[in-house]
Amino acid sequence: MTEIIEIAHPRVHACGRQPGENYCDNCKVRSLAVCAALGSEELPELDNIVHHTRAEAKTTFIHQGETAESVFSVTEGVVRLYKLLSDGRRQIIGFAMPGDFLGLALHNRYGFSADAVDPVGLCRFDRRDFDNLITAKPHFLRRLHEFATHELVIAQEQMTLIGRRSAEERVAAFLIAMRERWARIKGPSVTIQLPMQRIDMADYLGLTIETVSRTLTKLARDGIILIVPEAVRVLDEKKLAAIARA
Amino acid sequence: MTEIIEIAHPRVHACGRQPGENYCDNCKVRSLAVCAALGSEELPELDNIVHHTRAEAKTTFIHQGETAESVFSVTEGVVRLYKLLSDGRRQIIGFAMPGDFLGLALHNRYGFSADAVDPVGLCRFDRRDFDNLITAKPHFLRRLHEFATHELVIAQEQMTLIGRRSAEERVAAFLIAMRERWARIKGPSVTIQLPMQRIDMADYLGLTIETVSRTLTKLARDGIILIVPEAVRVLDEKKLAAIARA
DNA sequence: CACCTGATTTGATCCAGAACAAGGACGCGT
DNA sequence: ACGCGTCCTTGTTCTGGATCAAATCAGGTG
Repeated sequence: MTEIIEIAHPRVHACGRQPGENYCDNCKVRSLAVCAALGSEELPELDNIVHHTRAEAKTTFIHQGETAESVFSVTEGVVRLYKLLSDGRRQIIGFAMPGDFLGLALHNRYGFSADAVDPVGLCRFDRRDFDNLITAKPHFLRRLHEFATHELVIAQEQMTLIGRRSAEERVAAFLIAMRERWARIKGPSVTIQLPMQRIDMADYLGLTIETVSRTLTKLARDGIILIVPEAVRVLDEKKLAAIARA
Repeated sequence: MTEIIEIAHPRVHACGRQPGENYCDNCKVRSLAVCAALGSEELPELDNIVHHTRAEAKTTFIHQGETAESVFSVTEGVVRLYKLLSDGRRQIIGFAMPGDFLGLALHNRYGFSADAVDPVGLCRFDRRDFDNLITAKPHFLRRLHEFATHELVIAQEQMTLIGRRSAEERVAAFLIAMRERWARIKGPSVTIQLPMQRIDMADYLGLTIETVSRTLTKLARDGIILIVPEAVRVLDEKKLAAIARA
């Protein structure tokens, strides 16, 4: 059922270094996200229980309702998290990008599904191991709690976006949010990468694919953005921010 | 600016007992919520830093954007939490009821406002004290983290409700959710107390007051509920659940 | 009681965005 | 190059819920 490809955790890294030492370039890239999220002091402990894995584009690696056996951290690529209604309606509850955790809720079952938008690199932790680590290292729990409450703040903002704002406001706010997220990962840029499809944006923003498309076209027509494949270029930062502003 | 009435924390309870001993009826009622949320073992520590307060109906005791100096726990009554847009549009992000915490996010500023729907009893904790307690008692942090992730799950469900479901589904789901919450607090009942106004339900569900009113009327016309002042009575549990079901 | 004020319901119209429909545009395999 | 499938855009129509407008109702209060 699971389409993810497990990569045996290298007890000794390809570069010859032991876990806990400075990482080789390849491993550093993979662990960067976790590192950034947790602070380097936890890395050695994490290193003992992490399993590096990948998920190819479009594969589902968390299934809503299934027993939550793993906690994930994204190191590369973009993941969409979503809830499905029985009749097929879908709500994307978030996009996870490098540095983000999935499955933080210490519940028995996953409350959402997750799949890879593009090829994704993941750190997988066994639930049990993760739980032990949390219990042993309160500092770690604290970080996790901060992360969870931040997620909560985001979720509350998204509620406001979906519940009370127009299609144009939603799209503009989404673009700006994506821009800021990429900026934290790879530095500022006027080009906003949008690896997900229109339908994903629609299901995230509580709109239809047609409305998303039309709204982007309108923003482009107004000279605010330029639509390019897999991305948009911001032409008029001020105007875009003005539309998105609460 | 703050309209809440601070009640000096009784070093010796009215009944003559010391803090940490079993509580007198009055105090027990007040502390019940915290107790239920955290487990009785933390009570003694909490007791040293808690300030019992009240907020009269309609008063605001958390202001979005202000420095977060307190953490609250509701012991009595209902609180609405909301975000305001600059043009006055409002999204209610949740209702807090006895046993619920407010201001968990360990952020500098409140991300929402909160006011009392009806007369509310609160336990207020100084941010600094609360923080110290968390640091000293990992078990306590763990409880809090569980609470926060549960909130996150609720928020994600609410996103789905607002983003992808019809007015009738939203109202039905709201009624069932309120029923379950009251059931945990005061036991099961076919009467669902709704102390908040129609406009609060509307702002919670991403609808207008008229749509909420019409939808309730329709449910009543269909013999599913009976509308009574400040509440609704459930007449056809099956049908209501069928509408609310995802 | 008569009056006022705020909440709720009900009615009539409107409109943003959904739904339906039809082309493009692009990539991929043959 | 051609056909095919997927995604995206654009055009048209439709509708659920918003908006505008009045009643109705429920508490106060003098």
